[in-house]
Order: sequence, then structure tokens, then C-alpha cells
Amino acid sequence: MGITNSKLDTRTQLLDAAQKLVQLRSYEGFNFRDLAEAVGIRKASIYHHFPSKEALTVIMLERARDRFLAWASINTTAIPLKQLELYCFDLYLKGLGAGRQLCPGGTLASAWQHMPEHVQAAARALIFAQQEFVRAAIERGMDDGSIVNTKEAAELAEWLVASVQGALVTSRILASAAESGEVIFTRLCHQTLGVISK
Amino acid sequence: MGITNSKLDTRTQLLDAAQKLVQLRSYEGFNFRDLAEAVGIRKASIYHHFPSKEALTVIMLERARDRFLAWASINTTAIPLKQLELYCFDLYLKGLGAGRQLCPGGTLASAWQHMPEHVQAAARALIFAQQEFVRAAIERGMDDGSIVNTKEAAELAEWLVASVQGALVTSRILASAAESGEVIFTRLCHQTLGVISK
DNA sequence: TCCAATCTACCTAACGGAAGGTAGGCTTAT
DNA sequence: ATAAGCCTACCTTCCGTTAGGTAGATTGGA
Repeated sequence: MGITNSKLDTRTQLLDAAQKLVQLRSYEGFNFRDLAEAVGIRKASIYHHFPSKEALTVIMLERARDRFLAWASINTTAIPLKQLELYCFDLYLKGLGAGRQLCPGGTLASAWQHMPEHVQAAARALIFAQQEFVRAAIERGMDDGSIVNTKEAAELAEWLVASVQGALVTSRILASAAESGEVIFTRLCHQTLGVISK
Repeated sequence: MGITNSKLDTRTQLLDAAQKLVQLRSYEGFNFRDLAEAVGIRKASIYHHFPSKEALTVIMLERARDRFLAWASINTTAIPLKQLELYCFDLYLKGLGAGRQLCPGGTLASAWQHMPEHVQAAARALIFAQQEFVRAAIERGMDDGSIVNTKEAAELAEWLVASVQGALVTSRILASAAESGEVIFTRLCHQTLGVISK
């Protein structure tokens, strides 16, 4: 609980590496051997920082949500459409799409039945935060007239977040097809935003 | 290879059960013990029908693609918009969304790195078949004037398939939220179609 | 000031269970 | 009698986790 600041906190390194591995291989696909190797310590030493794989994952997901909320709070002053564009591109294309990484919450859906309850809750909170951010942005856009749509903001938000999650999935699967996943992803986001704002 | 027809083919039962398990828990989340139990035989007996987990999964995915193509060929005479509606509802809402099952191809994206090459190829073929069906339907709709959109049919198809995959993901994660996943899913599909046809 | 107790951050070694897969034998219908 | 279909028993590997120990830094009392 004291002030522990190595040049780069091992605990933070573990969370960083764990998040990357989860985004690349999901919960059951990442293991402590690879995680330890990524950080440069032994497998058993992870237990000095976290009591279990489940706890580590929960903390990592909560941190991801906190980071998203922090990111979102910085952009509250931007124009609504710009906010949505930033959400799609800044966060997903640049941050995730680059390494074909999925959303650390969304990727857990595939083995949802096997996820511990607390992991489910943390993943749900992360996705929900995104929906809320998008909903608020769309609502503000509707208020100032920059977004015109007969649907409710909440429904459009559910739809946009789902599209983004799905775009990551299909872009990964169709990667070695004719065109690169990034190109597909860019177009999908553009279209999504274009249609919403239309 | 001969004509083997028990009252209900064990091999077919295995493929059915495997598909259901993959849709519920993905590749690494389903195992031969549960699969054997579901069919009512012993674990080792599975190897009488399939040489490996990988081979079983590939055959299951190829069968899923064949079934989709058969389903698609039946509906080629329908009105384009009706085709797309059938794709979203008939296939995904009724067939998958009911038990919160993901697409047997899409669910493999989460641990894509760990998927054997042939599994990747089979999953890709399944998703690609869906994109092709949707693209053809949108194209026909554009030809007969029932769908009006400045985007190209191929881009819209990529976008719709991604949205459907993503809707399955988010509806599973947000299941225990206020409203049921099915309701969310229904609305998402309606919107998607509505916006496209607009 | 010095020593002893304690804490931090790791380590080696091993366990127990679960997983995919193999070897070889029994049974039943043709 | 032959082989398809299924069985028991076992193997190996991998994984999360635990036990127990070590070196070095920190802290507190005489």
C-alpha cells in the first residue's frame, strides 16, 4: 500500500502485458507463463502482485474502464460528431485495430459461460461505459442539430458500439483476404458515422 | 465413407453438439469430455469418427458454410430486403440469439492467433459466404430500386455482417442489464436494415 | 549507532487437475 | 470372420496455484 515506484512498476507492467495478451488471445488463451516472460519475472512471482488470474483480469478491466472514462472526460468539450469520430478512430482503429487487438471487454464474450462472475461484471462495465459515452455524444449532437435521426440516442449508441466490436471481429478474420483489415475498419467507421449523422 | 444411417448418426450428433459448444464457449473453451457426454459416448470414441479436435472443428465449420449456402440458395427468389431481413432474423436472432450463441465462425476471432491454419480458413470461408450473400442481396436491391444508397454494395455488406457479429457480442455481455439481449438485437437489426434501405 | 525484526520482491520446485491424444481389447451386425 | 463402433486404461503436456526459501532494503528500539 506504500508508495512503490520502480522505474517502471512491475505491477503496472503485468497489467499492461495482461491486457495486451487478453486483447490478442482472450481469457482462456493467455497464460501466466507467457505473461511472466513478457515482463521478465518468473511465473510464481505474479502471485506476489495478484492473488489469482481472475483478480488480475478484473483489475485490468477496471483499469481499462477508468482509462476510458478519463479519455472520455477530456473530450467532453469537443463537437459531438468529433467525439464519435475520436471514439471510433482514436481508440479503436489506432489503439486496437493496429495490432488486430480486440476490445479487452468484448473479446471475453466468446467464452462468456466460463468467465468468473466478477470478470463478467468488469467487462460489462467497460462496454457499458462506452455505450454511455456514445449515447451522450449522440444526444448532444441531436440537441445542437448536428445529428438528425428519428431513432433514440440510446438505440443508436447500442448499434454503433456493436458495429465497432463486430468490425474488429470481422477485420481480424478476413485479414488475409484481398484488402487489409485496417482499410475495412476505416470504411466501416466512416460509414457508420456517416449514416448516423446523415 | 459408406452409407451409415443409424436412427441419428453419431457422427452428425457429434458435429451438432460440437457446433453448439463452440458457439457457446469458442474453440479453447469446449473439450472432448463435454462433447462425449453430450452425445452419450466415451471421450476416446470420438477419435473413431474424427482424427483430432482440429479436424472435427474444420468439418463442423465447413458444414456450417454448406448449410448457409443451402439456406441462401432457397431464398434467392425473395425480395432483396426480405432476404436481408431473413439473414438477420431467421438466422441470427432465432437460430443464434435465442440461446445467446455466437456465430461459429465469428466466435473464433477472440483467440485467432491460437487457431490452427485450417480452422482459420474454414471460419474465414463461413464469414465470407455471409458477406457475399448480403452483398448480392443489396446489389439486387439497388438494381430494382428498393435500396437507395450512395455506398457500394460490398462496403455495406461488410458493415452489416460486422454489425450482426457485434450485436451478438454486446447482447451477450449486456445480457443481465435492464433489457433482454433479444430486444436489443431485434432493434439493432431493424435499425441496420432501416438505415440501409432508407 | 548498531543490530534485530520485518517487509518487499523475487526465486526454485512441485502439485493436482484437466486437456488432447493413443493403444489395444470387447461387442455386435453383416 | 470381418470390421465398424465403442470401450477401458493410460500417456504427456500444460496450466493455475502453492510451499517454502533468499537477498536486499527499511524500520525501530536500546
